[in-house]
Order: sequence, then C-alpha cells, then structure tokens
Amino acid sequence: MGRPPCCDKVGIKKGPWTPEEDIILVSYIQENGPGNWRSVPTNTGLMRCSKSCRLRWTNYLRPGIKRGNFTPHEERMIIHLQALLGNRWAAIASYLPQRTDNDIKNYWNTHLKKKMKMSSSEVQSQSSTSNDLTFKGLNTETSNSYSSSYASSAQNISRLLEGWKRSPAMNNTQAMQQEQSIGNEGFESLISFEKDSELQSMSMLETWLLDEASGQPFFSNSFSS
DNA sequence: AATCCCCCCAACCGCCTTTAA
DNA sequence: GTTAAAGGCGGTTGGGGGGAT
Repeated sequence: MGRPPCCDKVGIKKGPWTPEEDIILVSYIQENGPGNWRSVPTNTGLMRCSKSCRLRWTNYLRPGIKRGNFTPHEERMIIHLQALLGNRWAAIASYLPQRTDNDIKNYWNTHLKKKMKMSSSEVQSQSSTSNDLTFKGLNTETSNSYSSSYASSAQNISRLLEGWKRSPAMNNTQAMQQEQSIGNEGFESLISFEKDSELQSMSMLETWLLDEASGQPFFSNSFSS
C-alpha cells in the first residue's frame, strides 16, 4: 500500500519560500485561520503542497515566534527537557511556546549536542571520585553521568506518563504560555502524582522548570549546598 | 583575490497517528 | 471494522554565508 508523498505531484514547487508566497499564505491564514491545510494551495493558488504550507506557517510565519539566539535559560530548559523526554521536540517546544520544534531541534543538533559531548568527556575524566552524580550535573553544567542516569529514570517516567491526556484546566500563567495552543504536556497532572518516587522526581523537574521560568534556579537552591 | 571548509538552518522526506468516509 | 487521506513529528539534507587558508 503506502501513499505517494504529497509533494510528488507535478507542478508542485519546492525549495525556499519567496516573500510573495509568504504574503499570500499569511493573508490567507489571517482570513481563514490555520488548519485545513489541504485547501490552502487550492484557495491561494500557491504551487506548494499542503504540508509545505503548514510547515512554513508553524516554523516561520506564525505570530509569536522568537527568533535569534537562545538565552541561557532556554538552553538549560532544552537540556533538561531533552534528558527527560528524549528527542520529542514537539513536546519540548510546548514548554517553550516562542520556539518551534524545528528551531529547538536545530539548536540541539548544532550547538547543544556538541556541548554535551564536550562536557561529558570533561566530566568522565573527573567523575570517578564523585558519588552523588545524579544531581551534580543539574546544578550548572550538564554532565554525561547526569544525563544517562537521570535520563534513564526520567524516560521511564515519561513512559509511565504516555497516554496522558492534556489537561483541559490551565491556570492563567500556563494559558498565556500556551497561547498558540501547542498543548500542555501535563504540568498540573504531574504535580498531582506524588506517591510514586519516580514521579516525585518528575515533580521536582517540573518545579525546576517553573522556577526557571521565573528566573530562580531550583536545583541550585535545593542541591548545591 | 580565490578557494576551501565548516556551520547553520530552512525545508524536505518518510513514517506514524488521527480522522473521516 | 476497513481504508484512504490528512495531519503531525523527528531525522536528514543541501544551499548559503562566513571564516580560514
């Protein structure tokens, strides 16, 4: 079976978008809203496939997208979320509403991956004497030992959390953060699961994320002394 | 000044999931 | 319940820009 790629159709344009195409797409979405991408090429006359239109909108044209350098805070969030969720860029992006999953993925692949590698090799040469590796790496620099031990437990947690429905209830702050309706991966739900020790770790991470969002490093308060 | 090399990122590809008929 | 189409996501690529030689 299988289905032919939508962009294989004859006459479909590929490659970089022109400003004219951008204008057409943006003005169409301003009038009709995003969604029903199938009808976009037909209704706009754009020689692009629906997928390409959606991607252009979500990754580039959508309002509220922050471009340019990542802040240290964003960087830390990405590192910790990647340790928690793995390469689930869309889920990670839901915690950084101003960034697209593509941006985060690119940033990870071009900057952070390298950084992590370097710091892991540094730590490997130092870590043989350290006993409390699990949270040491969370303090300022992320270490390999942190990411492997912490990630593995966190990934188990995320597996436990699979199938969670996004919480319909959202407080004001979260609602603001979710202005593009990317989705809430379960902040509130996380906090309500306190029994399981692994889930307690999860809550700690969530607390950290919330603290990070308000500019207060959680782990430096909790673990550095 | 010319060429090479590397990095970055926008966009594409292919697979999986969801939805609708 | 089945199937086809659309939507969504993560991995990958390729072209452009900029620094190094």
